Amino acid sequence: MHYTLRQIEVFLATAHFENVTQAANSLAMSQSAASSALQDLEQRFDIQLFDRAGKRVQLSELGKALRPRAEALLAQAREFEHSLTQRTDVAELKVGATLTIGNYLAVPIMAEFMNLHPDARVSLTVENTAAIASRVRNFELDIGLIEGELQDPVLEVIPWREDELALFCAPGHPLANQRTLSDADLLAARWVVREAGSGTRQAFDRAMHGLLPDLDLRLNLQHTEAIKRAVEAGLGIGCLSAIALRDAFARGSLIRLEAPQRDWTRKFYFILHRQKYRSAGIQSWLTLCQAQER
Amino acid sequence: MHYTLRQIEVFLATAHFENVTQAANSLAMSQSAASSALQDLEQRFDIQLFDRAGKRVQLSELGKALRPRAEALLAQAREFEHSLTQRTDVAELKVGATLTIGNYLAVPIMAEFMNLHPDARVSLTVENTAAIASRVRNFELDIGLIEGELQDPVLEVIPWREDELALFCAPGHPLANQRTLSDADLLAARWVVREAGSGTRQAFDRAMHGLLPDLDLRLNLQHTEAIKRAVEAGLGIGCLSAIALRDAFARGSLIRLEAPQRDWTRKFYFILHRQKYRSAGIQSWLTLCQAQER
DNA sequence: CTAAACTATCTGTAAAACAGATAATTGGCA
DNA sequence: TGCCAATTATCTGTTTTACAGATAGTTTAG
Repeated sequence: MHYTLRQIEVFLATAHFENVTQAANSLAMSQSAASSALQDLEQRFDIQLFDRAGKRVQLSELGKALRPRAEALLAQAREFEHSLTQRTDVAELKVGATLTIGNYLAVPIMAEFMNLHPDARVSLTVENTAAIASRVRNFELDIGLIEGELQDPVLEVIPWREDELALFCAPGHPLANQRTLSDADLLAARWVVREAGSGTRQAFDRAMHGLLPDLDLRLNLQHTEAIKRAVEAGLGIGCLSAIALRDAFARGSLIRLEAPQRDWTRKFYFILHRQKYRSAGIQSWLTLCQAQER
Repeated sequence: MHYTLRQIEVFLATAHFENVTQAANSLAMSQSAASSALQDLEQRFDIQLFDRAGKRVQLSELGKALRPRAEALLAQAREFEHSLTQRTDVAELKVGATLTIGNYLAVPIMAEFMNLHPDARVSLTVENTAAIASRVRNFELDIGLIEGELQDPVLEVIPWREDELALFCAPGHPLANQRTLSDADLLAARWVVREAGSGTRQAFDRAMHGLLPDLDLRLNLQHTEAIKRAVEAGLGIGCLSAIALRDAFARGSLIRLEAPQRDWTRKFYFILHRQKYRSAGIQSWLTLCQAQER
């Protein structure tokens, strides 16, 4: 390798301040050192990162083009340093999950896992599918549990379990006695649904294919509990994962509706980094979840 | 930064060979230098990357856990060095496209672009959506033209133009006179389609939602031309982007079929790296494509 | 026109990277 | 079992690099 991470630091700091002195200061080094570090980098590759006019130092076109790549590189280098510094506890497991999975499926599995490994430390991050995929890709998470489909050459996507969306309304709702809904009913109803971009909403959109532009999506909410309460309050009919509704159905606080002409199934997936080392903790988690599935 | 890319090189080479001497050789340095580089790295962070037993050097658990991250880092560092070395020509534009787009839409735009910028060098890579997204993410491509939807926090996804899938058969096919197909016809037909994983197939699957498990997908082919020829030969009915079939329909070598009860539209998208510097070439390409759209 | 701010360069020093030699350990093989 | 070849860590000296401090030359602001 013909350059140093330090040189990249100097390059980026200088690009940021457009001022070598300040850049040097921010890196706790002398101005002369920063200056020569820059020049060294430029000479080595025979490139010009900055346009110099007297005391002004300004990013050149090439510098501008290179900067984002350098930022990305340095970010990864910092990440790596972090993982060097921080004792990467063998018994630490970082799990990421989407909202629905995190609230209704991940927690019991985590409980069981911690039962099995009493001294393991487990963390759960709840974010949307894209963010979780990105974190797994950057080694920030060990395992991701997601709803949406995903294609990424770096990620291994393992089908985990089937899920089913359920339609529901309040007990006092006109449709509560009817139970089975036609497409016409779906179009006539007022809806309370998850926000666009969420996995549940994606699945809803797919199930509603063809009707979508004409649906009366009255309320978009980010949380399942909020949707349940809105539906309970009679604001409309809702659509959520069946597992999020089991208790409410059993209790009778919400009434399940059917629309068998449409496909309400979807899949949940694990995602793992293909290259990442599968620690004992990761292995154990996977087998645990496979067992759960049955 | 408290470590060097060189140290990472030594770490990875040693991990690869499990032998310091060979690692040193492969990096054109002395064994002693490699040995102390390793020790330096280990001491700096007070970690143990290798288990040493006499003359044996073996990756420790921690080393195993760190290795993939280090590989990723070094790969990115090499990429960066490459972009430093290679005069990143301002007038160079690297475009990636999926098969359908690459063959039927990208080439005329590229032609127009090169007309506008006679001394620009343009390259076109044809790959599937996931691979193109990955390359854009790694700054290997300036622009990606893709079919499938995509969510990625690092990528900007810009809707580009609508596309439409078309059903078609050979002139002599029994359905050729009927023209309009019911769902029952779709189920009864033998199909020649693109392979699973391709954007066209994804769109096909979505359009066929509900019927999918019962369809007679007789032939899966990777290339549009192959599908056209297979359908011409009477092997079944096909489904491809309408733009890929325009000539064949005009010529009468293939007959278009309708199934208006299903939604055959889909969208094409640009993808760009959010952080990447938008060179004049990239800007120009984008405005060109926006113009094309009208 | 001057002062302040800034950069590049020169010089010397401390630190680091490296090669070569050497000693110690070990695994393989006779 | 005993010896040799292989391999690693360490020691030593040298070269290279990184850096600070000082300085000269520019430039901008006032």
